[in-house]
Amino acid sequence: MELSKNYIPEQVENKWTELWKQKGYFKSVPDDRKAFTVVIPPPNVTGVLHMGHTLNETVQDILVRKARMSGFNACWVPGSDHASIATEAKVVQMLKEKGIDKNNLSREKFLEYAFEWKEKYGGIIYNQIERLGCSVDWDRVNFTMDDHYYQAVIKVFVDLHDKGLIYRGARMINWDPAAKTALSDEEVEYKEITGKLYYVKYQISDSDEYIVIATQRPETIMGDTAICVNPTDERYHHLKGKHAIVPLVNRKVPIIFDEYVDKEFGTGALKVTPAHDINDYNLGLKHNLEIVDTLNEDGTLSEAAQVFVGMDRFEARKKAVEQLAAEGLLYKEEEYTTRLGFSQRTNAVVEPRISTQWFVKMKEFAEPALKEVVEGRIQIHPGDKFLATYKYWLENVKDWCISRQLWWGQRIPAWYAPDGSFVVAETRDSALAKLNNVQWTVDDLTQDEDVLDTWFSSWLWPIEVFNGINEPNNKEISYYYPTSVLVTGQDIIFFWVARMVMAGMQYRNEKPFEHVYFTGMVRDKQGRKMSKQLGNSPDLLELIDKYGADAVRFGIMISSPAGNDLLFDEASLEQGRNFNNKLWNALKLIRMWEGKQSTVKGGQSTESFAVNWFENKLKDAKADVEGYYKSFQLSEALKTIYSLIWDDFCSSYLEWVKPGIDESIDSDTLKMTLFFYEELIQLLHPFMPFITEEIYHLIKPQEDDLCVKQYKLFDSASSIILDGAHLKLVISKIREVRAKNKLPNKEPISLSCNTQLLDFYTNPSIQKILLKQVNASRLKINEVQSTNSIVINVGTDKIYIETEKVVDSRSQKQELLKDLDYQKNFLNSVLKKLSNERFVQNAKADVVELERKKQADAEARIKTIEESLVNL
RNA sequence: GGGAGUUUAGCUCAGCUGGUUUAGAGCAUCUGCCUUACAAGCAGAGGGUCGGCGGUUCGAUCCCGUCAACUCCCACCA
Repeated sequence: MELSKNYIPEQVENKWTELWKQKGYFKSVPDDRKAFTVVIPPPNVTGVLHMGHTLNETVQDILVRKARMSGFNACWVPGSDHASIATEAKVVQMLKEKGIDKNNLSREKFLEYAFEWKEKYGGIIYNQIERLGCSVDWDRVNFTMDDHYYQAVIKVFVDLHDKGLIYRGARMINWDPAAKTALSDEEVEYKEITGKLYYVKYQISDSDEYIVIATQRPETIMGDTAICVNPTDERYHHLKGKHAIVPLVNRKVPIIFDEYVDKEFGTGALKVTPAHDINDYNLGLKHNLEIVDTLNEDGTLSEAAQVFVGMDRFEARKKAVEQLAAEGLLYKEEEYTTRLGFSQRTNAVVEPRISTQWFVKMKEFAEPALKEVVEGRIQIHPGDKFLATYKYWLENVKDWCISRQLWWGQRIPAWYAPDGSFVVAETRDSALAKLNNVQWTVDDLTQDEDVLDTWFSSWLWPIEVFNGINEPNNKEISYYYPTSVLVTGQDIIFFWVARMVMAGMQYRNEKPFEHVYFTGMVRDKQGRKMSKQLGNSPDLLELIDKYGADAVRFGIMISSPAGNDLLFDEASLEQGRNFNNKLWNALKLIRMWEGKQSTVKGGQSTESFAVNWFENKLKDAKADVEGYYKSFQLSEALKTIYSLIWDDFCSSYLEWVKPGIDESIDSDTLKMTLFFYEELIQLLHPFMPFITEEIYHLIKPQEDDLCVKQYKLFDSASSIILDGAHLKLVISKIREVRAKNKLPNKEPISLSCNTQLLDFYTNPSIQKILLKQVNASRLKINEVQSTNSIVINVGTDKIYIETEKVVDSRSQKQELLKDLDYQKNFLNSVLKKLSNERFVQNAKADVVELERKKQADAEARIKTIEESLVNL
């Protein structure tokens, strides 16, 4: 079969995706082998995969493929997350565009739309995962709203409630006025905003005096129920027992004293709005203040505000300022930067609000989750960079608000009786039984309207994908759990990672994973986060179409050390595509040789040096790569393989054994070359699965497929030191001399060197390589040093080159002087060390020995350079 | 206000127990090549007092301190 000039990925990728699937290679069932389990961080069904996912999935696939090739029963579970609030927001928006208002829909009808959405986008995501070459077990796909998963979440809720770990209560929570739902603390993102600080005059009751307070939110004035000052603040001592009049609504409120107030800030006087600020709420509790909730759920002002009713809070702010100014109560305003909370999903400004919600008591969960990590049973990579963050969060964790005023998600299994009492139970029937009241029927019960936070389902992921909540003793969960490694972004360490550990300890009494590998954030070239708004996130499928999946995987992996952010640059994908092409052309070259083999008659092949050298190179590299896998340094592993293939195999080895135009290659060398090539392909396969599988089958007819071919480690690392590096340097130096002196091709070259090197360079195997590599017609190698030769230093050896052509002595002299300068400086630094008595005394013997050798070498080099200069 | 991280060539980054490193790679740049696997290539070159200062050490890109710049996380100061 004729191979194309360049590698064309699309035909190859689709072919292997189908074949791998047909042969069921990625399906896993429990057996006698050790399991290597990975559960995918389920992407949200809100859209498509971005570059961050691409990085995560690629890392997982590399680990899974490597494990599969290393004798493990590899199991990678795919799936997606219903992403309650994010998806609901998208569906509401989609409906709006169709002219449908969510408020006019029944809950059931809305969920129908939501499931339609999920089918559409879940499909896109799964297709992207497949296109990327991910070796997931599609029979195991899970969705967090699947029936069994839904049941598991409900079961856990009821269980935790029964254990007293979930409670319902009125608390100050974060309210998202756009989505009209409560949020957890983690779902609020703080951003720095330049706003205004307004100084407002409150009249002291029965007096002409005013007290001035500073506020950023004048629209909350109507909810004020006190003024607070610090008890040690002498400016306000005389106001003890007095009252102030709240502007705009003329409410008479007490002036209270509390150390909480910072005397230095603003005027030292604080307006207290217990319904709309967490600090004020706490003050309110302490001083028994009235709570006036002036906000509706959509962020407009409520009847309780008395003024600006129905107006949005930001509009009301403007109006309040205007009116205060008109009434002469606005003392002054100044610029002020502060941090404002925004909803992670809707980007709306979050309002603190008192509301009745469901909470998980976190203290009990935190302790065991902390211990698993601190005591090293779960290992975080890279290093302990995230250990401190994890620890701090768990040690200071607050109760988790898990109820959301949404429809898309698992509905809270709380049932309310006509008398207002409620029970928590899995079904309406069991709820009725729990209520134990003969008067009521199931129809008298109403279910809680709210659904659960999406993370309240995600935290069960490593357990429930194996049905471990509903059937805690099933064969699968015992075999696959705990999973081997979790690969995820560091941004969800609290949302997900920590909570999975908590759930794992609670429901399996065992950690959910052995290793956590944190990838960094993928940013654009300017270092900005990839986001839809900026439009700087490239489309994954377009990139795959353009460069091929292997090149995308290569590009994203080559510069992504664990835990560090990576700046995405298409240039690295280009590098990956070029690498594909390099591999492809190596195949073409080797296949060309197959037609013209010869056998070696007695003795050794002239290619034995190249073969032995590369064999050792390969062994060393393979051992290095193995080490990098163990320490999760995947980009280092890839770099090692890349360089081994490009620099050592293609640029050196293949060139060295390449037969001349009319020559043939001996069959032993060809056999070894094919063996090496296959080894390289296998080493690379976890990173670039498609092209390697394709090449594997083009090398020769195979009985198996590469993706399941078992990885062999060489018995021992290299034992013989073969100085290929020396040879490469000599070649490079001669080429340099040729380039600088403009020596024509085929110019005969003579080399002189010392006796020890003579053996090496007169070896026919080496000579053959040299001759070919420096493109000379003749090569003379002798021990005699010509007085008119060019000196080149190769490591500690010196080699003299002579040609028939006259060489420009002036440029040569400059080169020599430059080198002399370098050598003298080098010698000085070495002598400085050696003349230091304490160095000689304290340093290890071999280090001192090395310095002495450096000295001798430098001195010898200086001598020869000086001689050459004299001769010029 | 606390905590963490980063700072090495024009750009992106390696350099994981301090001495074979007066520091490596990829990309970019320059020079020469359409050499019969590959111009998505080949050959060669230039480019860095390893953020500043101080300390520990015989010896520091590496360990410690400090300063500076950038990034991120956490925290209820109106």
